[in-house]
This record gives sequence, C-alpha cells and structure tokens, in this order.
Amino acid sequence: MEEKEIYKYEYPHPAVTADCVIFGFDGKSLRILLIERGVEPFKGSWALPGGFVRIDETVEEAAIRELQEETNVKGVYMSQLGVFSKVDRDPRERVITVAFYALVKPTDHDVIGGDDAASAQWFSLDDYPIPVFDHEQIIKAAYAQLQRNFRAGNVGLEMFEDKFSISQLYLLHSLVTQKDIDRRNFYKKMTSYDYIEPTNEKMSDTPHKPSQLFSIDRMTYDSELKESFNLIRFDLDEKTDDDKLKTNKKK
Amino acid sequence: MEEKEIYKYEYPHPAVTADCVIFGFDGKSLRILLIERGVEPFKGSWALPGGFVRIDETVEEAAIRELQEETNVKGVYMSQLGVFSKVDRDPRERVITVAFYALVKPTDHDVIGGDDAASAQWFSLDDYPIPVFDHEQIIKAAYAQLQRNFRAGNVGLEMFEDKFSISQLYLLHSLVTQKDIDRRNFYKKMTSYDYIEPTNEKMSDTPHKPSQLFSIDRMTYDSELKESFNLIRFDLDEKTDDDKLKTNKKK
DNA sequence: CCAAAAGTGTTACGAATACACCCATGA
DNA sequence: TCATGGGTGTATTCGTAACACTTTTGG
Repeated sequence: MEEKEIYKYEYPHPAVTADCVIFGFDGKSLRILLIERGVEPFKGSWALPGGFVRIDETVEEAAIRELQEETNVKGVYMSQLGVFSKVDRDPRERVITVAFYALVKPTDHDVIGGDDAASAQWFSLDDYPIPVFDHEQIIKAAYAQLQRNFRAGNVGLEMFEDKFSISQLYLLHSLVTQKDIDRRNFYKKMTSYDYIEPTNEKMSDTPHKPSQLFSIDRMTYDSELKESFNLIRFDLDEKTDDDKLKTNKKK
Repeated sequence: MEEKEIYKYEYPHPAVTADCVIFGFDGKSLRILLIERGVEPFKGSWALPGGFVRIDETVEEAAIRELQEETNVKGVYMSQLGVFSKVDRDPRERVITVAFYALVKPTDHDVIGGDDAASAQWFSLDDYPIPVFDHEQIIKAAYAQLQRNFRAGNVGLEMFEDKFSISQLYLLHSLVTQKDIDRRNFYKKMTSYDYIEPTNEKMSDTPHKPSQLFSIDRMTYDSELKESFNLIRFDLDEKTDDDKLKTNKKK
C-alpha cells in the first residue's frame, strides 16, 4: 500500500472529480440517472455517475468518460453546472467536484452499469433514493439551473436526437418549468421558430389523434441558442475546453 | 527540496486554483484588475489575481482570500464563472482553475499589490497587457458572461455600495451591452423598479445639471435578482458553499 | 449665452396572455 | 359513439422601442 503512494507534492493537493446530473424525459415523466456504487466508500448506495479527473484529461473529458463507463450513456450534450468544494464533502480525502448536467431521452440510451458502478438506473424525479456525498445538493442545484434555463426561454431541443411532436415538448416544458402553460400559445410559439420544421410524418401510439412530427434545423437552433445561453455542449470527440471559448470564431 | 515533498498520493492529483476577473466601472469606462506576478513562473508578467486553493478552504474562500491578499480588494460580490482545465494551461504542473468574476467600483477599493503580486493595477478593457497562462480566455469568457447577464436583464446594482445616479447606470449598461439604449426608456425602466428609490440628494461635479441620486433597496433587489439569475454572491464571512444551495431547501 | 448633460411624455409595435371549440383516432 | 388527446384563431394586455424638447448648471 505504501508502495503505491508514489505521487508527491510539496503542498497538499485536493482530488478533483467530475459528476453528471443526467435528467431524462421519456415522453411521460422526468427521471434522473443514478448509479449504485460498486466500490467503497458507500458501496451499495446510490450516487451520481462521475469519478476522478485523470491527470491528462480535462474535466469535460472526465465527465463524458465516467458517464459512459458507469452507465453506458454517451453522446449527450452536457453543460457545466459549477464547482462544489465543501471541505468535508468526501470522507476519504479532500475532493473538489465539477458538476455537469444534461437532459436526454432515456430511450435513446441503453443504461448499463459498469466499471465502478454495480448498476445504473433511472428514477423518477419525485421519488429517488437520496444519494451519498453532497449529491442531493448537486441535483437540486442542477434542477434549479434547468428550470431557470427553460423559464428564460431555452427550448430544450438538444435532447431530441431526431423527430419530436409539439405535445411531447409541451409536456416537457410543463414538467420542467412547473407552470401551466397555455397549450395553444405554446403550439403557436414553437411552430413560429424557424428551426422547428414540420415533416409529413405522424406518430400514433395511443388511442387518439396521431401527432404531427417536427424536425429540428440543428444548425439554426444551435446558433440561436448558443448566443443567448451559456450552453456549452460537447461530445465524445470534441476538444471542449477550447470550444468553450471559440463561440465567436466557429461557424 | 526533496525534503519538502511530503504530501503523497496513490494517484496523481492536479493543483486547484481560484482566479478572479474583477471588472471595474468608475463612472467613465470599464476596467479590469490585473496583478504583476511577483513569483515564477512568468514573474513580472501580468495575470489575473488568484492562487492555490488551500486544503482546508472552499474555492470561494480561496478566491476571496487571494483577491484580498494580492490586490487589497475585499467585500465584493463574486459569481462563479466556470472551470478551466486544459491539461497544459500551466507550465509547472497540472493546474485546474475555478474562475470567478465580479463588477465593482474601483474607487471603493484601494488597490495595493501584495503577497505574490508585485503590484496590482486597473487597466482599460480596451487596452490591457495580455495576461499569462490562459487568463486572456478567462477574461473573454467572463466578459461574455457579464454581457449575457446584462442583456438578459441584470441591472448590475450589486457594484454600487451606496447611492448612484441613473446616468451612471446608463453609461454602465451602454458599455457592457454594447448597444445604444434609448436614454428615456432606460430612465423610465429603472425608475419603475421598486428596489430603486429616489433620494433628495443630488450630485454635481461637472459643468452641467446635477444628477439625482437614487438608493437601492438591497433586500428587494437581491430577492428579485437571485431568483432569475444564478448570481451567487458571497462575502468575506459567508459560508458560501452552503448558501449556494440553500435557495431551494425543500419543495 | 453657450455647451453639456439631466430629465421627461406619448405613440406604436410586437410578444405574451387569456380564452373555447372542432378533429381524428382506437376502443 | 365516445373518450382521449391533437390541433387551431382572435382579442387584450403589457413591456419594449421609437422619437425631441426643456432644464440646469458652469464656463
């Protein structure tokens, strides 16, 4: 054990982790993705997916990597939430965490526990096991942030891989903002955006009128939304720490 | 030298720093506060005030402490900007930094270089020495954030310790948002807020009509603004990591 | 009396709100 | 045929934007 302690510093260094708050919307309700810890401390308890930032990767890379390793979720657009650095937030040693959050469609991702996670599971946002460390605080902060973004006008289309119906989007907005939005006004507003385009496909899986499907003009959507919000999005193969600041240069 | 390397870890740990982007508005122009480094690396070059997070303090505490130590600026309301973690951003070792930003009145603070800073100085935002590390990127990101906040409706009153005139505020908004705002509409809007109250004092220090001074109902201002923005403010004696999350205590 | 900045009122437009009925489908 | 959810139009309100002249002071 002593043998392995080979990294020496003149001053004490904190460990740094990246944690991911992944919200899911399956068309019916809001969910949150937690993992069952497969290692100590708190083995067997639930926690946010995440883990230590390696010495040769950015915090964004760590977040993506850990999320994929522990839950098999990949290719989502995450945003930085903030840093949580209470001195005693981890019993092992001083750990500072950088939290990220994202909103995805659970159905687009086969959730499989892996690596340090015994399992990974979606829970209802209304009823999930209280996670360990200060992860409950982080979830609360992430949800508050999500809510602020939606209330400030974020459309939340980054979660849809492909087609969607306005009524799905309506339900999502109702759930997130916790306001009862007028359905007619919502339809009007959404269809007025130039990045939301009607297709001639319809979807019918319930006993009622089939819903019209819309597609997203991703280019237009991204350019309009990146300007007004600080949505830093990154994917597996992006060099994100750079991109974060390239907003002017790009496109 | 070997003797001092007494902190050992099983895995490599990054160092963590907190850096502060302090914008100043003196009633005429926007400034930025930089320090001249008094230690290697880059001794003699300019950089953002900031430094290493101690093992027993939060990143917020580190930001406040370093700012005070290096520039004598204290008691400002800072917000977390984000984490910058490019692997090679510091030549010494792997350093992850948490950036904060604030807007203050330079005249309220006697800027004195101290500690690791040979000197501290306000520069015009239009013409300042390019700082070392990736601090230029951080400044750009902070300014973008400040601009977003103002454009989204932040009033920016947190920088005024006491009284202010609408024309001062007007100039500030013009400078930050880079838009030419209609002066009449601006006056109307500002005086309509219930947290901006007219006093019967006037201020006259230039050859023209003296300007009416207004005062801030800090309670109302804070409560209204903290809801719509994620302005995490903290002062020297606050336990901020907690406060940050206390806003949504229980549903 | 002139320059320089402070202060003020009205109209116009557009976005957000409030509100109710018909349609298509599967059971 | 009916229960369920999808889809649509219009009037009102409110905040934002456009617009120019008078006032006060120091030089």
